[in-house]
Amino acid sequence: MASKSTTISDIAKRLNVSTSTVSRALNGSKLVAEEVRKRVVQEAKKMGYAPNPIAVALKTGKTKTIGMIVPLINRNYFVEAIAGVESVIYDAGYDLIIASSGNFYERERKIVESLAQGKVVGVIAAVAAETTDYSHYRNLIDKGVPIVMFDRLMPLDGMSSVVQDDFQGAYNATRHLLEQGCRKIFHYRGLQNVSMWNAREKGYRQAMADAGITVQKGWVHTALTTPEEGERYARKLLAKGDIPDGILFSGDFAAKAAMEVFTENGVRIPEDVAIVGFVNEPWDKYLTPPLSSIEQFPYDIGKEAARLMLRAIEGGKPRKIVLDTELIIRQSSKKLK
Amino acid sequence: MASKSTTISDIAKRLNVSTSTVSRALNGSKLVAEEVRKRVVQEAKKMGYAPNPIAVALKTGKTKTIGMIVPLINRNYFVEAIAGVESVIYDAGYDLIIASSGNFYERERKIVESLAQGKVVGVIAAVAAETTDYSHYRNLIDKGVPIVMFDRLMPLDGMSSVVQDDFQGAYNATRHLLEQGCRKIFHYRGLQNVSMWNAREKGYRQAMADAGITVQKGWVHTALTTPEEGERYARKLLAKGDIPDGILFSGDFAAKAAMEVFTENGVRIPEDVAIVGFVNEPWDKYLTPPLSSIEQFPYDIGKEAARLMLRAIEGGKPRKIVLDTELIIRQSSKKLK
DNA sequence: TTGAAAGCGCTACCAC
DNA sequence: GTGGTAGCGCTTTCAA
Repeated sequence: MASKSTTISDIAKRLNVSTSTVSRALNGSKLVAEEVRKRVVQEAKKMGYAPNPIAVALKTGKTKTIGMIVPLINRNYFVEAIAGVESVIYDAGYDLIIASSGNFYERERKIVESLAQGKVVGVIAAVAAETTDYSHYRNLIDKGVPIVMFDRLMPLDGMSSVVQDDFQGAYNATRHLLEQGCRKIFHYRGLQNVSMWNAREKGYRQAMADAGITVQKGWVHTALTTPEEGERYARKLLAKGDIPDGILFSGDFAAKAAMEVFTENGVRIPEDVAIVGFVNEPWDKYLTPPLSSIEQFPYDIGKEAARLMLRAIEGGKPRKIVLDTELIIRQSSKKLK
Repeated sequence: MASKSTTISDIAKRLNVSTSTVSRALNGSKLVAEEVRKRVVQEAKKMGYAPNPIAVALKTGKTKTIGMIVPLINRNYFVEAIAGVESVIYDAGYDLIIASSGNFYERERKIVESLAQGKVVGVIAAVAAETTDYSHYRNLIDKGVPIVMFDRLMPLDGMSSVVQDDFQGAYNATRHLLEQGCRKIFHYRGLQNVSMWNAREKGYRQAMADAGITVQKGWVHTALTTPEEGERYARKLLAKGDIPDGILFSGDFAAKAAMEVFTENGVRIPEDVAIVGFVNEPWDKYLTPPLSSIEQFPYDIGKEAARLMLRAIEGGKPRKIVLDTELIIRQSSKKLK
């Protein structure tokens, strides 16, 4: 057990050269005789040498590890984003340390602090919903650790970001509802302090305004986008007898729960109320009726985030990317045949 | 940018003590005067000192990082397992490096080799479907890096493992089908060289045998558990006019696809053929009809795996854990009212 | 109870 | 082109 691995000095001894020479040879430095280089490389291979990344990291101050922080690990959106990041950085020889904040500020802070201790060369993150104080991220930047934000932005300079175009997504979805003949369209937005809810509400309002419809008081509802809150919302509308002819939900979990309540109570979807969700969860297509939603291409977002990270590690300037979303139209919003 | 962080020697200088003393004080060694300890700790806090994990790792040969290898990152089962692992090791102060093999042997080998270079103190893994040569894992063990397998086992000694009880799961599911009155029950098993398919087939056969039913040639079908293969399977049965009254699928993706084909072709579920899947994917309940399946509690599996890992890192003996599954009965298999 | 010093494995500077 | 050596930040003998 615990057999020691070969080091450059093992190789150096065998070949009667210095460790410097071995190091240079292995790193493709020009300052080694071709003949020596060959012998070193060959011997290294023979001895099964592999560089110790820890030692390299300590010496150079740079690891080959990137950190990624997501609010929730078991949400399709984040899983896809992780997969996207992985697909890019893996080829570049990096590892991925993943941590989830559970949407808690305190946990996020601890994670960032832990990563800040030289463990990673960069951090890709979607901020926790709870977070309003960004100094932990600020510290990272000050330490020279580049950050790439995705999904949720932070009001902080000096970092790259890649997000879906929430405004455009909500705008298109609302337009679609209008085209289906809906006039009284409600919007269910997220509660937490996250930039995207605002962008979506703006998109909704803009589309309504462009259609010459005034969004009245009470048309926009603010709550967590959980199934529980979605259910409660539907019950509330039912109780008030105030059913709109269209609703744009800022999340599919809430939309799904509301749909169930409506159906149970004889409110037909989409005939009575057309519904569009957000995120395009994998199960949307299996709902009854299948739920229209806005696809955000999280895998692509992850890939772009990773590319920006690689770029930042190379010393590139921060950059902001906004990706288009796509409205997936299914039964739940199709009033017109 | 890139402000240097405080080191123990910074603290040592300020306090006019040696780095040894600082190190001891910070690590709670008994060999420091209480008064000195206090001053050191206080100064460390004041200077915002945080130990450099890289340096510690190089010195001690131990990181505070655990590696986790999954075949696919965007499968609910593995995502839940990851979440389970994370929930345990995080509290113990460990980080998680995650890598996915894509079910490819070559990629898995590279990942393991990369992790083997001292980056992690242990590896939690579910083997790639393609893998039949386990020497890369063998190397890890030889290096003293403990391994905990989950989901899929390896014919290798010296490692811990935690798996669901596939035999019992398949047995119960088959019993359930029998109780619904099914007699001609087919089994669709996975193709790849993975232990669990065998266990499931055995469970199926045992239940059939216990019911005094002979599993005839052609009743067990072997294929990848993908939607495409599931669809092809259903079409094949349809073409032969050989529809059984029950099918136990070893995966929900194949089951779902087959169900769609059956429904399109007028074969009623569960009246004509009762169907049970495996894994209990999150969307099972939304299918038409909702799909019965076997829940494997991947989150718990992840937690157990993490506990075994922590145990192994402490030098504990390897241990094998088998967790019960639970049959979730939905419409797709309910012939009896 | 404390300090000096070695050394984990590697890179890079300086000298030859 | 090559070797010697310092040192990254830390832990841990060994002496005092």
